[in-house]
Amino acid sequence: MKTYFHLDMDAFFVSVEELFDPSLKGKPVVVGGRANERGVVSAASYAARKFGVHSAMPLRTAYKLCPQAIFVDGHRERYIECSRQVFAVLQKFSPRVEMASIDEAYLDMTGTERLHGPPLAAAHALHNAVRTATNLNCSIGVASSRLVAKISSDQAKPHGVLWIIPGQEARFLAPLDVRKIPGVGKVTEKNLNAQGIRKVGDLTVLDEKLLLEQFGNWALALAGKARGEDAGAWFDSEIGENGDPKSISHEHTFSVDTAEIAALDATLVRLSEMVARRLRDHHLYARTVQIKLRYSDFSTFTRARTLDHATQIDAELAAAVRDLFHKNWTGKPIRLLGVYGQSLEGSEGQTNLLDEGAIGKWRKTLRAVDQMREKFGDGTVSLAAGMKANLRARVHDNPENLPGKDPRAKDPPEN
DNA sequence: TCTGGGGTCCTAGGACCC
DNA sequence: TCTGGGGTCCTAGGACCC
Repeated sequence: MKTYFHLDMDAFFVSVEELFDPSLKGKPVVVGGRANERGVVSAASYAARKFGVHSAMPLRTAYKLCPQAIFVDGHRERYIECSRQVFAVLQKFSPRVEMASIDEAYLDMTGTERLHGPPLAAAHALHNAVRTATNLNCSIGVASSRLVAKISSDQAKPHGVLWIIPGQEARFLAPLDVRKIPGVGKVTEKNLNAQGIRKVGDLTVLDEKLLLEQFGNWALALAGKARGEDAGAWFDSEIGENGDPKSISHEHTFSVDTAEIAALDATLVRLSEMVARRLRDHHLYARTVQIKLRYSDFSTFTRARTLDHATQIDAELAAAVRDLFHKNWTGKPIRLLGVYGQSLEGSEGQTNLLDEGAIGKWRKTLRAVDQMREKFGDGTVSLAAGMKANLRARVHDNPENLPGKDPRAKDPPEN
């Protein structure tokens, strides 16, 4: 019998912002941007949630529901730092810890009883330890599977601990809305409801074949669980280190839709640079390059190309990206552009059609560029067209933030 | 309701190969 | 030519999560 914990931070982004500005405490707070910006709510305080505000909701809608709310920008660095502190605490409780995202983690607590006591006692100790170390609250679900632990941490919110005693999984799950199951979103919920399935328990009465055909493996496994069977496979994968990323991407939504070629081109180059930069940080190379276009009516298209060799070089990525863009753009105003690196590999592979001398020069240049960015900040160094996007974006977002006289731009090496 | 940005995983069709 | 079946790669789209 296994014992898993799922730990989930309570209103994480909001709580971190409160650490930096205690005056926010208890007030309706919305993290994600200003009330009149294009964007969505990243997190809402419990006080704001009372007005119907929730994450993923457009900021403008949140403002209509709760005009007195305090709207603040997110600070990713702060959340990453707090997440690290939480992780450090978790490691003291089990060697098998996996951060599932910035604010949640799974712990395999199997066989730790001698050290930490029975599951519920250990969970409370962890609860307190996180609070003491970070001044942040969390909720913890304890169960014999990761899936049930995750669902129970959600039921424990806020600031609670909930243990589903082995054997009681079915009784716990049966009365819950199917939407509570991770992986069941709006669409699947609607499809399930259309079949008369509203509660997890309703899944148990359905024919297995139909379940598998219409909803896939997860539904079959869940029906097993909801019947009290210890169906494992899909949600009980081992807890281990999160491996290398499968894709690296950046996208940008313009504050005003644009059909200006110079602005679009510059943005594509800047996004390509950001992707290439992070590929180098991870020592990865992308074999497939993808772009995303979104027009004013929100219609969205992706176009991908697989290269003859994997790359982490700005210019190679940008060349493919711009080509893809100009072959597919209708000419209508654009709302969003995205650049993706996928099919990531540890090296560029065998074939490389560019001559070694030119590649070597690029490498040297990029190393220097990365070092400068490290030193002076990401906005300071950009190659050619990317520069214009940086300037444009800064001027647009904050007119006072005009670039200095010495932007330290680097010219690419000549071929 | 006028809808971000970072991801993962799945499906499905066509090309291509044996 | 009326035409098999499996495996793999590639592309596009979509559901979902935080």
